[in-house]
Amino acid sequence: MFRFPVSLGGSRDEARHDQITPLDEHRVVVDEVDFFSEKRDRVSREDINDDEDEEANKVHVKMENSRIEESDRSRDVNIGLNLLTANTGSDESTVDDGLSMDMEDKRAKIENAQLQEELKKMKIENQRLRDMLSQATNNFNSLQMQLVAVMRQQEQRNSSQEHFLATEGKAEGRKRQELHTMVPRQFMDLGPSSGATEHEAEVSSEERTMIHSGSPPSLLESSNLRENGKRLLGREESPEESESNAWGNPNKVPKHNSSSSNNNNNANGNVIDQSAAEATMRKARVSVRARSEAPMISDGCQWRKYGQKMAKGNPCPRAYYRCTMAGACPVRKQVQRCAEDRSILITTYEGNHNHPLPPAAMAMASTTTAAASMLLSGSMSSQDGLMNPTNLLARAILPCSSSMATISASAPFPTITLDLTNSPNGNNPNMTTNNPLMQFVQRPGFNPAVLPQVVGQALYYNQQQSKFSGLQLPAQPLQIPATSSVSESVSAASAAIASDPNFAAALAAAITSIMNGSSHQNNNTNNNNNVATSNGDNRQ
DNA sequence: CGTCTTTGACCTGCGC
DNA sequence: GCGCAGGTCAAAGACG
Repeated sequence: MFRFPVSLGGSRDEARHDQITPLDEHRVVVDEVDFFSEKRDRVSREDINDDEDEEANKVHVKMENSRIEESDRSRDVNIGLNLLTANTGSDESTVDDGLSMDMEDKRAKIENAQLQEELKKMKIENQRLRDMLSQATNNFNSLQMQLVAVMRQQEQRNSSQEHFLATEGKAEGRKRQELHTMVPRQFMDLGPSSGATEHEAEVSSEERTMIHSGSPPSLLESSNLRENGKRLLGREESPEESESNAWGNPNKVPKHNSSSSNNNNNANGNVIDQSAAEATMRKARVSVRARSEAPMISDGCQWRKYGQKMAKGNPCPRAYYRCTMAGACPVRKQVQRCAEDRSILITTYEGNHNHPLPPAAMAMASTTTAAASMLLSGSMSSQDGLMNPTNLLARAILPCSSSMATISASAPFPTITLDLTNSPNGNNPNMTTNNPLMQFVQRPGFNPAVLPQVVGQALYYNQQQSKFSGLQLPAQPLQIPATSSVSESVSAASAAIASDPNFAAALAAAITSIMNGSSHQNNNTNNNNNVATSNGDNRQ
């Protein structure tokens, strides 16, 4: 996919390169050309015939050059001119061989002047961005130092508490001790895709060593421990079990936390708040409501059904699935049809995958992670802060699509519901007229199964931009292989989202892009029947 | 035969 | 303490 235009440009450049190989400087030019052609290819993918974009892109190249070697500005500019002649001059040479050198020189000079002017502008902009970056870096560093200080204080408290517990009784002490180690781990679980993958955030690794105070097992190890503990201990139920299973026994956490808070941390209200917030984090759920006749929406993961229950107030049973892509993946999901409208499928996700994921699953993972992080960032400040206006993501989503993304603080655990169903009954007319996302949802051919990818990307990039939370999101969406057209669509969607401050508008653009991108290839999303066909593991 | 689904039993927490 | 509801386990059966 990528290579086609690159090779096009590359072939031309190589042909020219063969003619001018004696000059060393032109080797630099060739390198730049390779990079340039690839970049330009990306731009041309978005708008092939847009000359302005091409020009802007050329300016970008020169801007980067100027960053690297400001003294060689003139040469960099010449590079751009060479590129111009490389692309267009070849055609001219075949048509107008008799062009005078003066004309070419004049044109080159004009272009040169224009480009230098643009270069100046870009340098100014570059400087401004650098200032902003340095400012953000400073803020980040100061926040990190504060975090480190808080962690140290907490660690000291824990160590002093351990001494106290040693005298009180070992069993009870172990429980409390694990409570203190458990919460941060879950805290991290909601971070970069459980951190066991290679996309672990650099910051979190340092923090984790501090949090676990000692030689903490990797999350993968801990996951294995969980699984082993589960199988070995069975129902004997150790604290490890309650720690490990973020999904199960949801009521344990509040109880433990409340008791531990009351028993141990009364001296410090901050710790109470923190444990409550962290407990909240553990139970953060992302619920996706989508209209689908299929038993499950296709999210790219392999799931194994481990239970089914009749939920109160709903004639439709609730199915419980766990991720089977890795042996100890903690991610689980519930699937249930809406009682009022059985065509609506409610899928609730919890946890983060601790293994590499296929692109489609990455999208969903980023959805749940970003949405959960959105929840958590709001709940960090206070329990009532789920809708805290300081939550940038919430602010980004809710003002324009309050009926689409709702956050429930009244639930036993915070749940963000992404309502991807349009309302044919017109319960809320404003929803469809004012909400760009809903407009796209209503479009014929729209498939809710694609939406998690869109929302995930949108949430992810929105949060990447805002960086409002201390949680580090997984970099998964960035590593989606470029060979998939879905990933292309996602990339385009990402770019659209990243470039648009208005989340809903960006989301709409993203959906457009994905719909366009997937309409020709993504037959597996046709009315969600792909669940049984394209993804053979999603049985039911 | 291995894997997956089904389904009844069991566990846990919460409210009364 | 009891009942209810949510969640999980594990034996049994189905399926390829």
